[in-house]
Amino acid sequence: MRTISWPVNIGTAADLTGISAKMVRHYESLGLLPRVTRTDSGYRQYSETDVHTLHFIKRARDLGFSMAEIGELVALWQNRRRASASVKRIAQKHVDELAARIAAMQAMQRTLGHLLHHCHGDERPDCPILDDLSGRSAGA
Amino acid sequence: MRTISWPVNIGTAADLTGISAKMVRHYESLGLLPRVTRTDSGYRQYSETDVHTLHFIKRARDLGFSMAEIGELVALWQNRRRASASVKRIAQKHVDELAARIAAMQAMQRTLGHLLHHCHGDERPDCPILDDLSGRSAGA
DNA sequence: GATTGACCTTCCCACGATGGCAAGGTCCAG
DNA sequence: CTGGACCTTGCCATCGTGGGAAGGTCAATC
Repeated sequence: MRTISWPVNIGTAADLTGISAKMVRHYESLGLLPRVTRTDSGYRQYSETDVHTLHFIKRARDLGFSMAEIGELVALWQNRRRASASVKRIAQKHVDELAARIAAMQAMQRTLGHLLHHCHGDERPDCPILDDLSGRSAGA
Repeated sequence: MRTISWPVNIGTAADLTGISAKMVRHYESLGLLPRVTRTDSGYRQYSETDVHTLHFIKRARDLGFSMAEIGELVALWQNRRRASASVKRIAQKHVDELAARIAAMQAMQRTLGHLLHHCHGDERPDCPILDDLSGRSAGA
């Protein structure tokens, strides 16, 4: 727990948030970070508030939100007049998309599970997996 | 059930397989299709065998295999000396990756589900979703 | 004061799978 | 012979991330 002298350079901001410096710059170019002050020589300077915003972005990425969604979420976060309904709508849409993608992947998983179960997995060439892909009996 | 005169142009092959012509060319550039004969004027000509291979690729894509994996699967499919163990290994690895991705997405889904449950979703600004992203109490 | 190494800057390229568009050639039916 | 549908190649975009080059800055050590 060492004291940090603010503001910090991009490398420190990256280390503090677990985001690569590369991505920090990228997020800035996308407009997710409100402002970035610079030193005379052009180095970016991150305040505690900036690092807090980066933490917010990191957490939202970890929850699977897209960059566009995170842009909206950051804007709402910083808007004291926001309606929680706006936030909820974004999150609900994301959860719905997650559910759809999970369902699609589970369907693949089920089919592949059946096929794997029936494949000997030995030295012989016979293979129900290839048979399925080849078109004989579209798998369960 | 109309009779088709073989070989066919890329558009017909695309229609027959549900793959876009663009992707058919792309798969060829990746080496997934063994050979492609051409007319004197340069048009690609697809035999029934070629279309069968495209069907195989389509089915494998639908099951979520990567292009690289599909390349291996096609090669095994066309190799009568293959060991089914080779096929099974590829499929098992893919299922494992699917399982990992599904688990990760389900974790997001659970966290977001909790947060959504606690968000009023009305005109007021208070929002446990933003609170979580903001760093207060890392979500369940 | 100078050198050195760690850090910063911008810019371009790559992935994986797909789509779009543009400029040009081909083929067939009317 | 003309028009429209088809084909060709090539480049650019997506989305989020990483790699690397070429160059500028800073602080510490000699």
